[in-house]
Amino acid sequence: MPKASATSSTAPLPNLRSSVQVTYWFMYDRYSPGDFEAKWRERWLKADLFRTREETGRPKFYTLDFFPYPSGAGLSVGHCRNYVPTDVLSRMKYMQGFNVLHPMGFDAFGLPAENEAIKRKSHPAPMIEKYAANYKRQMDLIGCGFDWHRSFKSSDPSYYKWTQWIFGLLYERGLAVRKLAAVNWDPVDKTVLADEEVIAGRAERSGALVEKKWIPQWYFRITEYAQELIDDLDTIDWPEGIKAMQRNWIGRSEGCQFTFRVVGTANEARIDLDTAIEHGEARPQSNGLHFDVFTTRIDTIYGVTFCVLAPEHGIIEHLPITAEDRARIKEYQDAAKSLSDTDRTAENREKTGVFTGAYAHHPFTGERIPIWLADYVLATYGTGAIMAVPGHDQRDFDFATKFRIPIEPVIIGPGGLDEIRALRAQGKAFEPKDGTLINSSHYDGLSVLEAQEKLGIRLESEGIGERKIQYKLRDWLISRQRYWGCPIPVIHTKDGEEQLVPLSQLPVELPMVDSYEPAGDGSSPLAHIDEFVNCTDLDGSLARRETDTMGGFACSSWYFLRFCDPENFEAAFDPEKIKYWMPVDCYVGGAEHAVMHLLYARFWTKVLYDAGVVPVKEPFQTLRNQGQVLAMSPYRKPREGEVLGVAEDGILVSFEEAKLMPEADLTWKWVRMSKSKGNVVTPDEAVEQYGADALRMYLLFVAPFHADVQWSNEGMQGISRFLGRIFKFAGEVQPHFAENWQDILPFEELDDLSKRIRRATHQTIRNCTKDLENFGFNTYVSWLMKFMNEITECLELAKPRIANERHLQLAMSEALETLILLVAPSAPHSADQIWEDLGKEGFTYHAHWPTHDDDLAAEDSLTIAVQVNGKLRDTITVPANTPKEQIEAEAQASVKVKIYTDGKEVKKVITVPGRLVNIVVAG
RNA sequence: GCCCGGGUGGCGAAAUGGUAGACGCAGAGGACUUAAAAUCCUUUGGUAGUAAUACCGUGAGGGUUCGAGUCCCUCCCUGGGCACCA
Repeated sequence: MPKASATSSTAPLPNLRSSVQVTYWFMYDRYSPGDFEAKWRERWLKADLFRTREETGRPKFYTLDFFPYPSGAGLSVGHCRNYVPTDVLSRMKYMQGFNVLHPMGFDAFGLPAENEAIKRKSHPAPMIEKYAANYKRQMDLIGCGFDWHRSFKSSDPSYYKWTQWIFGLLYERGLAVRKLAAVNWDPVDKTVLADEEVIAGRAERSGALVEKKWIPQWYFRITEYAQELIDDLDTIDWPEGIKAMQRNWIGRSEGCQFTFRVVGTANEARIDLDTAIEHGEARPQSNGLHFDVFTTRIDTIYGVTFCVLAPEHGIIEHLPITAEDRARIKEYQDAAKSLSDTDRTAENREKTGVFTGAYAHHPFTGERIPIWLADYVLATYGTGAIMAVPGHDQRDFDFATKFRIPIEPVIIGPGGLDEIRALRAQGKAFEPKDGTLINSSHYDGLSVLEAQEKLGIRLESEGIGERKIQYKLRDWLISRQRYWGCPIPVIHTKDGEEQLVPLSQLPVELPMVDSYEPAGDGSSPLAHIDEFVNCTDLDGSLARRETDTMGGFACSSWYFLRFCDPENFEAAFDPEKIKYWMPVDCYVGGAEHAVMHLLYARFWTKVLYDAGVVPVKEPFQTLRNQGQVLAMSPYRKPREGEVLGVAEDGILVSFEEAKLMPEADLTWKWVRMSKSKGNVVTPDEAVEQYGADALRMYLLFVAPFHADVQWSNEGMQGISRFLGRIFKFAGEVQPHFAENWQDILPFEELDDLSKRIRRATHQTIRNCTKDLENFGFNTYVSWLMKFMNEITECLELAKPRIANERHLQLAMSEALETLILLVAPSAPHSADQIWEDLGKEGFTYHAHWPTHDDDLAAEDSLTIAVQVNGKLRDTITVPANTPKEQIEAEAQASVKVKIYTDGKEVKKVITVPGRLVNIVVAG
């Protein structure tokens, strides 16, 4: 760390009014943040600078960062790319006169902490405590102004008491229910695994083949809110990409659901329904078995040549089929059972399936349609059964091709049947969004849309089915068979009834234990702990406590509400405080939470709104996503016998392993920083070398906010140099600094240089403010740099006269003070240091954000581009208020322009005010 | 396969349909210094030219326009997300 030649803390205060000295008392010979940054952080802490204020007369501004999970690897520069911009924005908003709420807490529950605790045989709570404390230290180190009075961890009983209360609220509204679900089961460890712990169908730890096990699980019925969750996206200011992802995730589709009746055995006679109806006959009876299908393409119903049931479909065991068929089916079902969802849904996988031996009755043609089983149809989506139209659906096409099932085209496009044949030769189905129906009885010739309309009506009028809206969205599985989570506040009475634990008995606290060994039957480690499990029900009878805990997404679905009133022991929050602070004005985090967290938080807010507990339907008015910070990680080629996962082309190795391997065997890839990748760069080192302010500004400047960054420390040097120049500039202006420049600067009497200084000042205020408000952090920094370049040049020009010329002193004082305040949000330590060195009282945080004057910012001359036929040929400079006609005349008079226009007919002249003149000539 | 982003100098990038490359990094040359560091100044898209200047240039190809990095169509490459979702 370079040493400063002098520092303000040791130098005596000069007499500001009389000092015109050659050596500047607070000028460093190089930028030396180590000498003052820590001092300012202590002062901010002592002054309780960032405590949230709720003063009347100031509008509110609520800035929020995604709730971080405190990892043992520490805060990475990737996190900083989230927190620094929001800190900058919060600081500016405060200076602009807002009451700012900018809190920080920790999403402490979760799998990594529990697994680490098991490995180390120590409780996760103190471990998380330590990690969170380190995060806080690092956030303080980079100068983030969080209000730590409002901080909490989701694992604090005082917090999760209310998470449990909200669970109860959902339960009472019928939105928390228990139903059977398949979980990943490790038969060796006898434990339930998270998806993340299953690698290519095997348990990450034990290596055992993962099985499916059906156990009762708690769900939140988010599907009840599917439509609202789509509709209200229109009311919020989020990136369109994120909105689109949510819409797709919820996946509304309009279509028809209708019934296929199962028609006995292969010998049963064909019945033509169309004929039957024409003769006024009732629909023929079947054996009473039926199943429903959903389709968005009812227009293709005449192209149905088979049906497919998911292997788990409930009707299968009742099908009227032979024992032989049943044996084949059983075999296929078993095979499907052993497959993980990943395997079953793998790309380009060859279709598998088995014919059941049973047939369904086509509701319109009366034809017998063979019923197949195939695992590409999932029991969990829709009705678990489909009508297959191999002519117009690629998956059905692949299946039909493999099993030699007829493929019938029922829609043609402009290319007619030839187009379809050509595609078929390439193994492709014709999947048109629009077209004309053929082979479809009296619907032939209709367009897709017309047919959908008519066929939908027909289904309904004949009582076969209905038009229906279907969503892809599934209910939210909340149960975890894990220790380190928020306990679900339910007890099971000896009669098998569920009872909600009343508020008076909340929180249901996690017991402190030493062992988290799995229970062996798929239930949580909590099931081992008698004093937790044994309890009494509301009548005082012996009962058993629910031992599942909630997944972490529950805890992060309402923390933004708690921040509004974190110390409330009587309630989750005071509605008045929520009314004041909500919604969050600016929510910032990575795009990786586009769907899950952001959808769940919206869902809880809507439920709380419907319960009359919060006054907003949407929690986050504005959302912005910062780009990822990438770092290098080493990958090696797979060894013999090793299988790579889908879309992987190498195997991650640790940095230690990589050192021992020849470079040729390694591939270095830019990947997201994470503990598991071992490539986390913490801010500590950068702060040590360049200081917190330089790191902050570099993070803002390095790339546009939303863009990914490949991390390197190069470039921080440039920011460090820039901050040094500000100090130097301030040191040179300081002897001429006029505290009262605002009152007495005579605008009209300015000379050209003073005008130039003031113009640059006011343009910079305008540009910086606008860019900060629009998340243009990188251009905000470049405006500051440009301003610095301009006023440094002005200062050089002013040097011979500034000691004697008042207007120059005043203009330069305004420029300096403005510079400090504009820099303050991003480089607060440096700004406060210079502020103090100038003899100013207090902190820049308490100063007012500068506002600009349009008249002062206006240029008095303009550079106009002159084009001939759209090609730049000259530029001319004219006074700002030159009339259009005169600009055009001057443009045409230009010698350079005449070369291209002489002797040619001017067809028209296009003038863009303040920008350019384009002369269009013939030939 | 589907969905959402990106492709601009050696590098990070800027640019309400209006002078492409602002601002910075890195490089080159210079000043200061015994020297180095630091700092400051000059310079840097490509090609041709001593120069003025000309031509070419924003992944490729078309289109709209007086004018396209920006809008439209087709394609290529690339990052991220996903539940083969009917």
